[in-house]
Amino acid sequence: MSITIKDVAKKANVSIATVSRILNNKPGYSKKTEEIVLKVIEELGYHPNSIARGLINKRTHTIGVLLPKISSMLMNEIIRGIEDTTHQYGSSVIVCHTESNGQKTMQYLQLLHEKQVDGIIFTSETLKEEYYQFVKKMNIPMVLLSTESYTFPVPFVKVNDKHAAYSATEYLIKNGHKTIGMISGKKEDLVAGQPRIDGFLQAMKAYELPVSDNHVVCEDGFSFEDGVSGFHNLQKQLPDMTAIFAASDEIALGIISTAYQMNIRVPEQLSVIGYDNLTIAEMSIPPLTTVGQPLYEMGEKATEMVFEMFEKKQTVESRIFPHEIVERKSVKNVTKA
Amino acid sequence: MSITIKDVAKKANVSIATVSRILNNKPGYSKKTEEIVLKVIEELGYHPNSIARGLINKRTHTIGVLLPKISSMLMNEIIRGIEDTTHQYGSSVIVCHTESNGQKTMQYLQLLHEKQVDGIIFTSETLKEEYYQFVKKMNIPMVLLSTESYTFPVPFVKVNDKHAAYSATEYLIKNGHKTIGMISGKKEDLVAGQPRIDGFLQAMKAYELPVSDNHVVCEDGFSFEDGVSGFHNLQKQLPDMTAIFAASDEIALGIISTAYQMNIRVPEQLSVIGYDNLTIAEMSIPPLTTVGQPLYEMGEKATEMVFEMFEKKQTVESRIFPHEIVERKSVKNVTKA
DNA sequence: CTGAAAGCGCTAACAC
DNA sequence: GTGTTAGCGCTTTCAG
Repeated sequence: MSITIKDVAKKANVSIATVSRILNNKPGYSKKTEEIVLKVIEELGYHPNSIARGLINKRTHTIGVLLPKISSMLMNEIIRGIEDTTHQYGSSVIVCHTESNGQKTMQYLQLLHEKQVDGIIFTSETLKEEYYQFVKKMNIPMVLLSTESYTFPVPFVKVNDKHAAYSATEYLIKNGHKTIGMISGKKEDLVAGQPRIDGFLQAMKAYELPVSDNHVVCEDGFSFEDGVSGFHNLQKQLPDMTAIFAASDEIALGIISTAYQMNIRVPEQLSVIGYDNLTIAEMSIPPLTTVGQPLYEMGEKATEMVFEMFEKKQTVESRIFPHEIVERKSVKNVTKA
Repeated sequence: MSITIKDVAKKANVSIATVSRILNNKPGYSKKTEEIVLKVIEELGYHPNSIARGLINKRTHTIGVLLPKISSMLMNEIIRGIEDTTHQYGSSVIVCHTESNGQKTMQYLQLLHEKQVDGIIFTSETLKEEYYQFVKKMNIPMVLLSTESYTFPVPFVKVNDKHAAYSATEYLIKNGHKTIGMISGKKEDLVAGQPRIDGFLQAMKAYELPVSDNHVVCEDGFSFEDGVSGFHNLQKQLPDMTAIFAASDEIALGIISTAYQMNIRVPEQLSVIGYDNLTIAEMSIPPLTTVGQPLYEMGEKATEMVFEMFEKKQTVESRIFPHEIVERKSVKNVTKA
């Protein structure tokens, strides 16, 4: 069928071992034979078969990335960071979007095992016991990205969500707001749910501002629609608020869009701060002030960690990345000068 | 190291051939041995090694997808369609984003060859001769997605861009607009550039509306920023226009955002129609009327085509998908009743 | 029904 | 420096 190392060996009048050596830069051949072989390779258009290689080396130069919903715009930057870096390591990535479905996730894990991937990046979702045990048996490195596990010893890279939420709230407070509401996504979300609420609450208390259950409303998720319904709910509970902290940019856009329809002007009458710093944050009207995470870099680092663990056969430390407040136009300063 | 078919065979007191047969449902074993073997597999937690399989079968159950920029939100839906479908076929996808860089693309092609992928989906970019020749030598199926080639016989799936642009323009015209401008992306883009301009021009002529060079401005790309600068340019050339056809949703958002800053109200004073129907189209203010493509389905179909070609060892026909006008709120009807 | 053995394309001892 | 050979984990003849 396809042309193999044997064909090259034959045509170059050397053994396949020699060809292999030249291909892999292992010592044991003369400059002259190298030239000949290289020429033959060129002529024949030979390309090594990495499947055969993988079988021997126990290394496939492939990693698997599990994502909940690829549609979430958040994932774009993360994947880019992962893919670029993986490519620099001479490897490639198999993407698996699990839709946050346990069964599907296990299927993918199975697949990745059979494909003998060198490592796994597990993204933005809770690491269930079942998953952990499976990967542990696979005996390959795994790192958590934009999520973390409190029960299993798996290194992660993420931002400190509670801290970031604190900063966002504090930003609102420092801009003079006193009655501040929050629209959260799914409360049960161990990473993006409660921690962000806690950060919000803590900031309010630190600045001795009133908070009650009425100040935060939890929706089903972090989408535009959740922002729409969340805003309606929050308005009933906290009609005199002047600012809202949204647990995601999509929620923030839902708020802005709904406010617009209700003739509430942002930021003149209502300030909004988001979370994520998606591309759309700068395309909204007004451009959205939000909490930014270095997503690309985080993807990059997670990838590096996987490869490092693969090489060293041991775990590495987790990384907490810094967040930042990206100031745009959706928050008004209301301090009385 | 890991547990292999041999271990299973030994523990079950059968030959590896028998285990293999059971694993692959090939005739030649009794119900009884099957039971035993299955039980041993369970106990040992055995998983077949698809690398070894691929070496023999010349089939890796992996396809490669080449994308220009994964960041473009357009890609999300497409990838989802591809990945979901690929998974249903029991295969997985390796994503490669080429950044539209020829050298990088060749590198990836090389990689995909070495990894012995079963097929390739080439997305949203011009298929250069070099690429075509390489894949031809690889002798695996390839299909073009959201692009097409006029010079090489590669099946494609896309929308008719010229036709879609015609529809969009016609929609504006039927809503009573007469002075209509267009902001195009890179004119040289063989797929999303000139064809859309042609569609625009043709519609204007069909309805006997005036058009000149002043009516269309070409930017460097299809981004938000291109929309911003494009709008400024177009305004100078065609100050009395009442509607704009934008060659992408991002361009449309750039227009809307700039118009907002200039106190031009959309759609009251200026109507805008986009192209792509991205998620953000419904999150903008006002929600964007745009040309929709069934991206998910297109990804799905392209994938099916690759597998069909792989099975049948022959090419398949191309598919033109229907587009639609997604009516939202950014176009105003200005017909005098 | 079942096993022995060859071999997929390549690497890694081990000889010469 | 270079060739020979034994596998990597699996499928697939071919005997029995």
